[in-house]
Amino acid sequence: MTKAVKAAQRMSHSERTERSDSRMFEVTIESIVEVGTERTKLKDVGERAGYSRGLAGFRFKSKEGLFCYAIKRIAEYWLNEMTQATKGKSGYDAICAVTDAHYQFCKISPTEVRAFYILWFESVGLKNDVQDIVVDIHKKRLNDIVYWIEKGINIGELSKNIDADAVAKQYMMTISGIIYQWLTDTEQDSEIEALHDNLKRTMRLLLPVASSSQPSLFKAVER
Amino acid sequence: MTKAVKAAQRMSHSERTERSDSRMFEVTIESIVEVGTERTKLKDVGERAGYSRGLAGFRFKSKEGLFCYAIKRIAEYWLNEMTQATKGKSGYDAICAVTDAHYQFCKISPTEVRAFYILWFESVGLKNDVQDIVVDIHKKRLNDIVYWIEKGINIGELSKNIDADAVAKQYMMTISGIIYQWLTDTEQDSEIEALHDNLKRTMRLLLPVASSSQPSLFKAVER
DNA sequence: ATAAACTTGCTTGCAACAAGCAAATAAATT
DNA sequence: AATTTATTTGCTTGTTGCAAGCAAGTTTAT
Repeated sequence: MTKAVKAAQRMSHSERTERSDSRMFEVTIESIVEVGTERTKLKDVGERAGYSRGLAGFRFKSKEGLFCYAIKRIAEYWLNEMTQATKGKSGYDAICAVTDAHYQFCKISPTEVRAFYILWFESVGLKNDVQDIVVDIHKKRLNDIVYWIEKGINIGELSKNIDADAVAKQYMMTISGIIYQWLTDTEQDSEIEALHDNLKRTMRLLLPVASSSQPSLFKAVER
Repeated sequence: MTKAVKAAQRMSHSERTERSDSRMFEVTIESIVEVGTERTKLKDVGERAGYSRGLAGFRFKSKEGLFCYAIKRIAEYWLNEMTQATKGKSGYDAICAVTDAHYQFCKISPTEVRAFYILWFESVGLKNDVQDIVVDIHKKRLNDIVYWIEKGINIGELSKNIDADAVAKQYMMTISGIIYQWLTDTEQDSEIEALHDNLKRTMRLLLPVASSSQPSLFKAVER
């Protein structure tokens, strides 16, 4: 406790909260990855961040509130990364760029990504605010992908036969599948790169170029 | 309370436990689907099943124990369904059969399937027995699919270029992706059929027949 | 009669709430 | 302009309620 408090001796209010927020965020994602959400205690988050047992609860209202904050914070960071990586791109290029960025994110910030997707998967069974946030993020990510594919079709890069919505869904499914592998296959960091590469390869199959006579995957299914 | 107890007036010990087990199982999966695992209380499970507040805890040792029982029970049921559906089949046929069976399972027993996959997804962040069971089930399901594909290759139905392991993983990923859609997209029962159909179509692409000169998805990636 | 199924009382641990203290900022007074 | 006074904000500590877990007791089968 003493260390954080001493260091925070001469700070503005906003600086203080920013500091405690960041510390508690770090502790939270570490704890989620180490022991899971259930065994992550508000008390421990506060104390391990260098504050009192009560701060995490006070600041974030509830455990749920803490997790909402964490997931939003990571999602925001990812949004920036993704926006940069895909700036000005479309079609298959954009898909590859976002896939590479996703892999880099996993590689560089594994704790953030692991915690994010643990909260993500878990939210399915939790009928609460976390689920709402996750569903919202999911929809946005899906929309982005649909947008890139449709743009690729519109500028004449990709075949008109492509069902952008179906392919985008397939992409999202595979991403979550890859992450599931990563989260459960204990410490096989090597494989996740191959899985991302495979995803790009699959997307190449699902996104035939405009001139090609290759059969599109989904044209037989009306939507 | 009275109703169940009265009805159970003259039963053998094994019949009694079987009855209470089944009642509590039903209540559990309903509760998981309705309010999620977190808000599913041992007390409510016991009482809503027609017994005392303590029975669920007594019988299953803990909440975790209850969930382990539930997931095992559903997995066992599914194993039977699947075994029947794929009996004597291999290759693409087996994949289609298991996919159809999976869709039927979703359609006929939505509560069981929903609860099962809620526990499945949630187990990712829960570092406990449930995760171990789920990972085990996952591995078995994956092995089955690999076996069918390899059998299809061995009998000369499917191309030798196919990476059975990679395709099987892709299959599993997509299944979990489909279920994720189903669990979050509130009450869109119609779409799940189309998604299963799409999965079969995708698998047809990933599983070229032996004579075909179609490029295999994964032959470029060494494993 | 004795073992198994089930219930009830009690303990523990954690989240949630509320009241209080200390540090930071704004306003007032000299 | 410097110093005091007021008020807001960050954080801590005491208390309460609820659910899981445990153990001893009661009922039901063999």
